[in-house]
Amino acid sequence: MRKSRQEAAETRRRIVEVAAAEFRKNGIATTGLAEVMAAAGLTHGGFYKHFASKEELVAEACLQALHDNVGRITRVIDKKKGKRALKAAAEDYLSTGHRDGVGDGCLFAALGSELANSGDQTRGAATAGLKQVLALLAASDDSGDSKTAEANAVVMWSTMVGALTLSRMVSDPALSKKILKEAQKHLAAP
Amino acid sequence: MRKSRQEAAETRRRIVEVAAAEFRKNGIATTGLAEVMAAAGLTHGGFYKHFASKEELVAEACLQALHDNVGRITRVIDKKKGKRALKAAAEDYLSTGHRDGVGDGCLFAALGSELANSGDQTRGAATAGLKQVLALLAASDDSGDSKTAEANAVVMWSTMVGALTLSRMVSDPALSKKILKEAQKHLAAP
DNA sequence: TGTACATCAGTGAACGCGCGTTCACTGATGTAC
DNA sequence: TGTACATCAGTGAACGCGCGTTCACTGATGTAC
Repeated sequence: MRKSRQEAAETRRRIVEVAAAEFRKNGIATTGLAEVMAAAGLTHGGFYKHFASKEELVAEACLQALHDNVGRITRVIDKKKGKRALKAAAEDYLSTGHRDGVGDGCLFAALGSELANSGDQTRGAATAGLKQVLALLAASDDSGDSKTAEANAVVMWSTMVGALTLSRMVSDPALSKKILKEAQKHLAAP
Repeated sequence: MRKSRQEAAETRRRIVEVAAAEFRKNGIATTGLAEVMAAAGLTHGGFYKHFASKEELVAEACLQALHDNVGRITRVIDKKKGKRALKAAAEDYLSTGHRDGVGDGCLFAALGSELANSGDQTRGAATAGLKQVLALLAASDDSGDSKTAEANAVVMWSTMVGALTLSRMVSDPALSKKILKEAQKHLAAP
């Protein structure tokens, strides 16, 4: 039954990847380890050959999600320059595709309230990830000095996270779409 | 052991009130019924004399929380007029007091991600509550026509919910405060 | 108004269930000679 | 290079525990006469 070291490492990587998606889709507390392991094509018993506890997996999965989030923003931003890059980032973030793709979407919007009650390691990872995102957005803002660029980034990101969270919460499809659209319009304006 | 109808109604009301606070503080999935009942000064066995299921309590507790949220905003707004009322609402919402008082604070910020995965009744209540809040904010916006007032309300509320959520998630106190302050400044500007 | 009976809010023990975690076991992989 | 042994990734059963829910019971309240 033993797998080679390379296979084991690949298994571990797959568990983290699958967990990052499942946690975002269903919430951390409501996602069982057996569910994660099954989604990775394994039985639950082997979990502790890779992780010391569920909490350790949570922290790693969040780190992974944040890494992917930063990657996505970077990719979108790098295609344009200055304000147009920020507009593109907002349009991608506030798309219906992102709203409906929680599993590989923004960690903050998917687990915002749950992260606030998480352990130190997870919250630390979230904080570091947020700083990265803010730095990315501020770097693309060439309209003023770096202090105001930072301030603008904080406000812009708050608006984006809030709008996406609300658009997912609401059961009225028209209102959901309106939230995304109005936030998009607002962030596209000077 | 039997209590009078009046006492029983009061007990039920207290359970909903306590649940509304506990759910916001600890999350819905992570809060047990025994915990809620104990906080209401009761044993868990009597729960089903008042509610058919946990889900029913969740829906009622959210309704209660939303009612209180709308009340708080109304109270703050009614002291001022127009843009100054909106500024006051944002200042109250984005205060450190609100950030640290999750238990009787905004339901959307406290349970945003969990509400998105909740049952129809709860999501319906959240949607109705959101519409009330947006109507309140739009009614205080006398700077343009009602269409743009509505649009402004959506964006303003998204920024507020996002900023509060992020400020609670972050483990760096300076960043947490900065998020609130920058969002406040932004919403106070024309 | 007083009495007899039905009701039912609240208690505390118990239920089945799924959770995170542990463990004995398997057998292919890695290591030592 | 080949052989013997140690390692350990993955399995599947089992653990204790807390959860939502049910239930028999109590005794004060409500109702009917």
